[in-house]
Amino acid sequence: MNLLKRVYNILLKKYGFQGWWPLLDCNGTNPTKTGLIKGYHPKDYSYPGNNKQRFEICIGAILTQNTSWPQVEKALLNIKGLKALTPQAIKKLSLEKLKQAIKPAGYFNQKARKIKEFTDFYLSLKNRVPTREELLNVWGIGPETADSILLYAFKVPTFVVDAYTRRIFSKLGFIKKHASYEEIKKLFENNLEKDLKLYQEYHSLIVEHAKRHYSKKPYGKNDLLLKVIKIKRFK
DNA sequence: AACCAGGACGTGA
DNA sequence: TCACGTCATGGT
Repeated sequence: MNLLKRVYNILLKKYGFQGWWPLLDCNGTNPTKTGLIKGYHPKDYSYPGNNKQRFEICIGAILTQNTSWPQVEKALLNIKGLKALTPQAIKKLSLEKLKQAIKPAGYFNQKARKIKEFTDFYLSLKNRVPTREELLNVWGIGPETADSILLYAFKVPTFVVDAYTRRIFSKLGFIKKHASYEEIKKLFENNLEKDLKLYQEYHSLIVEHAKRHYSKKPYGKNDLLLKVIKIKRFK
């Protein structure tokens, strides 16, 4: 079995199924950190169950850029409080109201614009699945956000790479420290079977693992992966 | 009381 | 291409 799959199995055994993407309203069993909602729904891959949830994931993906999830949750709840968590409602909502609502998530000037521009794009799709290229052409949607939207909102098996992924796997020696996003993405996609659930779980497990061992320096402290798996090639 | 959070964009080498 | 500054609120 290849190394990436071994890492996945180790993380899965350690942390269990993660139940991403967290949703405000679902039949999940695991609460989020704020405790306000049951956001996670382990082993239930039926989400999003409707267009409203699909859109919620997209907006969450934008809001969580360089921002912790509890803050995003507050912003989402604010938007929901305005009954504006739909593309049609976001369109009608004034820019100022939107900025006000998403303030807890930070970068509110930029993110309000991003949400507005994405919403126009989303409506233009008319229920079609967007391509990665199309998403990347939307202002404010970079590679990670595009892949998150595809993987979790549209169920397209495309691997999501984030800062944690780079940290963990460069430490393990799988990639160079400054490997590009696309380079890292290809490493995973070329060495794993193209499977939606696998991609969804893997990314969320990476985040869970990194929060515990790669958020504060020195990175990798007490990381069991470093003891079990090690490649000398780079580093 | 720094440091960081599930990044992306604009700019200038 | 690529490194670097900027954006902003709130945890820990």
